[in-house]
Amino acid sequence: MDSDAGSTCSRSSSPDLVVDDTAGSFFSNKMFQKYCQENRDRESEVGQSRMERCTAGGKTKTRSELSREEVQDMRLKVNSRERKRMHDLNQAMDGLREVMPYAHGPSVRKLSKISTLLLARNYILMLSNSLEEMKKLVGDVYGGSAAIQSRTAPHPTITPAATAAHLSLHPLAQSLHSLVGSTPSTLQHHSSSPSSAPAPHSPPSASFLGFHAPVQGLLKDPLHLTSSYRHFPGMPCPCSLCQPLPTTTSTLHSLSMNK
DNA sequence: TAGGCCATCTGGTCCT
DNA sequence: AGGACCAGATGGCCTA
Repeated sequence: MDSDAGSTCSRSSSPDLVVDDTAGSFFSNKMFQKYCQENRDRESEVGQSRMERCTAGGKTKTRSELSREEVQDMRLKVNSRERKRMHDLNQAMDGLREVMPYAHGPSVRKLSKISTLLLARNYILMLSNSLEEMKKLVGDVYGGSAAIQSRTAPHPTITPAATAAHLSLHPLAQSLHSLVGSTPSTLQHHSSSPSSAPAPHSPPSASFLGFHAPVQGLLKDPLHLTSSYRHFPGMPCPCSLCQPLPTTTSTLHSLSMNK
């Protein structure tokens, strides 16, 4: 069962599991049934081999002293908590997916967890890079213009027209202009014909996520690669066609997610 | 059918 | 003591 089961998830796992978190119990779980069966089978030996102390019903007992019902009840509580914890984690993951520059929709398979994390990392690095470039650009525009005007006029003034003219000369400004000046519909670039659109269930290639994996079919067809990305007005596009990834992000293969 | 991805269970460890 | 966190195991679903 996914955190968004029944709504956006393209797949439903554990269909035989009905969770009732409020009651802290679940029913019809095959694994649980199996567990119960096994638990019954080796009830006696479990009590002998495991003498860990635990509590049930507010009274401290060794596990061997717990009744089968108490052990099951305890196990159910722990399982329920763990399930809730994982659901919360998945909710957070969904929240992250929502803000990622990636196509959303019922017909689009959602990013896997690992892809979401890698894409998020890439995206953050790219935004940081863009911010730095933007700062440089602003510095160039105002600093440069001020220097020029200070030589020609006692009271330098920067007109919008002059700024625009200066901006138009800057290579980065051109790409920025194309981004800011675009509408969401036009930003949905590469929204090519259905024939060139990717399969609705195609996840992003590992290459886009920063892996140095062998180039597969997706990379052979740029349209195929980029058409599934949502482009936001005023935001740099992370897709490989619009903007190459920062050099620091091109080595994601070395990314380690150590604790 | 193999492999990827996922949910769930479970026991261990750490923290409050 | 109880809960959170973690990682390993397991089994189901889906796709190439």
